[in-house]
Amino acid sequence: MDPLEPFREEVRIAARKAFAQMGADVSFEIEVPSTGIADFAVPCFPLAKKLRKAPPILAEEAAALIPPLDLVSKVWADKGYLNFQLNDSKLSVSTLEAIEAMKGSYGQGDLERKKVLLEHTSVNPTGPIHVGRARNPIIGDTLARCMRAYGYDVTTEYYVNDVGKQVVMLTWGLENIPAEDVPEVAGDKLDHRLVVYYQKANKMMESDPEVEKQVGQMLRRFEDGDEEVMGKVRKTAKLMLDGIIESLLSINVIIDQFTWESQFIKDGSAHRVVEELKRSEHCSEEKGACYLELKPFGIHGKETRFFFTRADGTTLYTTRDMAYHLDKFKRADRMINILGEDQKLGQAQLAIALKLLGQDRAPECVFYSFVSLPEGRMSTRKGTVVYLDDLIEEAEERALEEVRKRRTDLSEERMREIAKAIGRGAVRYNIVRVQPEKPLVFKWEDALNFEGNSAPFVQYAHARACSIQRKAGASVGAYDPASLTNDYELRLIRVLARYPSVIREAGEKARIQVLPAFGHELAAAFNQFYTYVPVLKGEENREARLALVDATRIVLANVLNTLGLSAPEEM
RNA sequence: GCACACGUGGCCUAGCUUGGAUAUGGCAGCAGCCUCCUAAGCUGCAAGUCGGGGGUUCGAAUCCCCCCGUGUGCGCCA
Repeated sequence: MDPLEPFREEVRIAARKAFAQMGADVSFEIEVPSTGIADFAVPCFPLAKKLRKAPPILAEEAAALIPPLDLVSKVWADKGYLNFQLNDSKLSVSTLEAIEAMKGSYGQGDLERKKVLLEHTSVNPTGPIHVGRARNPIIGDTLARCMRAYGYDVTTEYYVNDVGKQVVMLTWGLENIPAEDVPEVAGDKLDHRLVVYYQKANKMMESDPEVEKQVGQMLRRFEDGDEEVMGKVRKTAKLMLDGIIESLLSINVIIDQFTWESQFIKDGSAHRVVEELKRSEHCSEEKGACYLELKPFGIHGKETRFFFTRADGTTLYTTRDMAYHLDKFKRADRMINILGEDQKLGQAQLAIALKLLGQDRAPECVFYSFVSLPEGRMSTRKGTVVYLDDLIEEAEERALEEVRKRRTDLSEERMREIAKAIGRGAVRYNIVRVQPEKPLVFKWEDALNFEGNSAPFVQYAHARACSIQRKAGASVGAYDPASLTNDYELRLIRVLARYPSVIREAGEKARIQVLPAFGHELAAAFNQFYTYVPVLKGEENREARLALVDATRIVLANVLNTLGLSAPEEM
């Protein structure tokens, strides 16, 4: 239920009629002017060519042809635009009614419940998740929430890489490196305790040929399907994964299911992919290794061949990824992958190969740029990383300091709870507010920003609304939405009315960055209202204003929830 | 070398898909606002060659071409 829809429809019909009378039966856009000069605007520029008149004149003519409307209070022409101002009280009624009726599901669109499989995170289980990688689960989980808010049936999935050199090396390290050769680690989180073995094994590989030989042998046994080695590797991967899952949970990211890469070797599906690709006319081989020549498909670079087997006939990562995607196709209507920008070529190759396998579908990808540190890029191997766990801890500590500054009346436990909500929220918010494809340089002061365009700003507005309601006591009685007539009230209502459009854009077009922007706008509009319009202390309109506070609280909570942030009732 | 992405006030960022009205916010800076629903707030000021140059168009931050800078990729790795 979109409260703006009837208004948009009336504007559309009125403009179409007017244009028809002028002899221009053309299609046109209905915009929301960025300048805030009107509620809706129809640019008359497209008519100019057909009618051979200047747009400002056409806009004047059209404005004169539009009769008084039911939902629109004012129609006027300005600089080639046909502008519409909506009827305030009708808009208030439509908006507040929609919110009170739908509550937590306000924003939902009406679409059939399509099944969406959204793969995100999927980081190698060789170390704790660091803030560079953390962009992935935060984008993925937020998109999943936006799509659910819009009405999709979303399942999130983590593809666990338990195959290959990296995990084998980690496993070798755990078995062969004595504890005293590895730096001491604070805390008892397993991923942090284990990663030092991975780093040490990496260093030893570089300098010691014997180590390289041993790891190589282990890898060979693994590829030959040695049950013992495969079991061990899977076990270490699982240990690491549990640590990663715990970290994700701390930023409120919950993954619905896990698919293990080794599965596609065991069940033979990766092999079936190989057999089928071999039949392709684009397939050739070099010393027994099979590849597809992808130059005709627009792949550029030093190497345009796409290998899908080794010389010994074993499968490669990408081959298994194809088997994985064929499996995904059976399970969902829409597939979305959240991936680092380093995966772009791989995904292009995957899409072509899937086509050659006779598939007419391909996953939709959201690529994000890497997060770097001011001094350069992060690497688990080199140990130049900021771990997500450390960032969360620091964020919560800083938040706790801030809470202590402001509140002396709360119990220690309550303060910690609030600090958790704020710290974790700030981390998520500061990542989703920027477009995925923009490069991000990690700076502590940005990541822990608690003012202005930040999670606490939105959460604070929510806490203020709750506070008013707590003090008001009894629930809202009878009220007349039409009595909300001052600028602050009307501005706030106009923002509330836009929420369903924002969810549509975020959920359907995967443009999640519009949601934090909307949250900030809504919180700002409410803060102004809060500053200038007394609710409890004002004698007039108490009930209607309380209803507006309630509606705002509901929408702020929806925004926060959809961003994966908690909505504290006090701060 | 080739391909893809990014470049918007000191810093971060919206707008680019679908060209249109004075380019959106925030941080930092300056000046104000707490006897009044939590000042993580509010108000005002200052700050911009939209990387550079061409082109298309009545009109370009937005589309096209060239160039510059940054990032990423071009493994019988995952």
